[in-house]
Amino acid sequence: MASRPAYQQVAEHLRGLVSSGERAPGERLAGEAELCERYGVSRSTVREAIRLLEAQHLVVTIRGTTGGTFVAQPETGRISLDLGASLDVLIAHDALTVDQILEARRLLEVPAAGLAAERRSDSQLDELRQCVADGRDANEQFHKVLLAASGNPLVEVMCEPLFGVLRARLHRDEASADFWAAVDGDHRRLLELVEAGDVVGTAAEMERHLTSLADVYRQLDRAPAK
Amino acid sequence: MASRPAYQQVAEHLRGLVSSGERAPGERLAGEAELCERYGVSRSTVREAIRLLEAQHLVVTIRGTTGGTFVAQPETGRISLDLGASLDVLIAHDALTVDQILEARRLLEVPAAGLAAERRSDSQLDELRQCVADGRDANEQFHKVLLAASGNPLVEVMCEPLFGVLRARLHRDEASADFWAAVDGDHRRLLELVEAGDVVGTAAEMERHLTSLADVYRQLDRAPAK
DNA sequence: AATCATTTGTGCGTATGTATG
DNA sequence: ACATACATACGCACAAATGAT
Repeated sequence: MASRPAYQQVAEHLRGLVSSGERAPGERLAGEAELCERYGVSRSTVREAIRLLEAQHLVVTIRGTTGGTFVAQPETGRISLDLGASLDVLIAHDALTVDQILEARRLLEVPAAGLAAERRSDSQLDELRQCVADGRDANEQFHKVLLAASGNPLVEVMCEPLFGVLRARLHRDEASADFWAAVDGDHRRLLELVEAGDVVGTAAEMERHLTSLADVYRQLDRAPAK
Repeated sequence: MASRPAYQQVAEHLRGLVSSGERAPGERLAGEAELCERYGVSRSTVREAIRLLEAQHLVVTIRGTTGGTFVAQPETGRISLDLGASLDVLIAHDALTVDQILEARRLLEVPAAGLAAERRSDSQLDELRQCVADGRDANEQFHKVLLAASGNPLVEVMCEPLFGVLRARLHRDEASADFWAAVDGDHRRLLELVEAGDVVGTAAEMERHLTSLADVYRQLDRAPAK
């Protein structure tokens, strides 16, 4: 019999309690000592099981007299970070190219921009105007606000790691002043289209914008394809 | 002084070695004993650090004389499973709706179908024909093959968890025979368009297909919106 | 076939951090 | 300010598994 280690079995059981929602976010799990008795294992085993859940951001542990292990609040930002870390590994092993990342970004962001044109709130419109006013340093933020305005958190969760990977991989500082002027112009046009609620026009303009970005990004790639 | 626990610091350092590719997949890390000396901590600390990486599928540990901790092979399927688990948590806490999942699927799969029409290999075409011939049980497989034919692994990685969530959440058995006949017809039409290499037509047909699917899926939702 | 060396798995004791009286 | 209670963090010893000799 090749049964899995006890710490994995304990983790599996605890994972069920947390991910099913049976234990609400913020709720405290039993202390390590009590979990030892409940599962009939030592504290080492219980602790290693908790570490497995901690790595998946299902629980957080705090030490001290009011401490313990608590069910983590589900946050989309953490999911993006995890996904980004996974993509980093794929990139490091050349299982993923910059072109494929840029393409996936285009697939998601073009229709998302269209949705944003019809769903954006007034405050989101203000945020977009602020990003355009702030210029270069807020260009990524412009795209993030537009994604948020799409009203679909999944799109945000899936795009954010793509931004992260591109940010880490590209030498954006080496881009020319002309490039940044073009980006600024594109963003201003996008803003006007979103203000007008032009769904088709916004998507088309985003398509153009990302296509021209991709051309430059390919040249800024730290490890260009041969 | 509010420094993080030692096991997190050790894990952070080891994570850098693995996710940067400095340690190749399949390579063995130093044994627990050696890691203790290197970081000046006890085995408990080292082991808990390893558990953090194990939960993120960065390493696998094997016991015995030839055992040890090895850098895991990067696999896209694993990333999809992790992402799916994260989405399950969001769904369990009503931070995500079925409509939003269906929308995200449409955003990704419509343009991906267009790409597949121009990039599919002959063997992928055969797989699609086989799926259509197999009928109802292969309908999800049809979509997966089409995504693979898009040539972008990111699109596959991001769509697969959506399928998983929908599969778990919907009562597909309750769908009518008419529904399945319509799905079959849609797939046959998609196959013809892909065979013809009609990029725009394939995307448009996929748009129609997913839109009609969404209407039925909303009614099959286990927990309908109020 | 049996013994052994090496590795991870498990149990338990102690140290340290944290809030409270 | 200090003592104290209780939580997790850490360290060490032994058991079990696995492949080699």
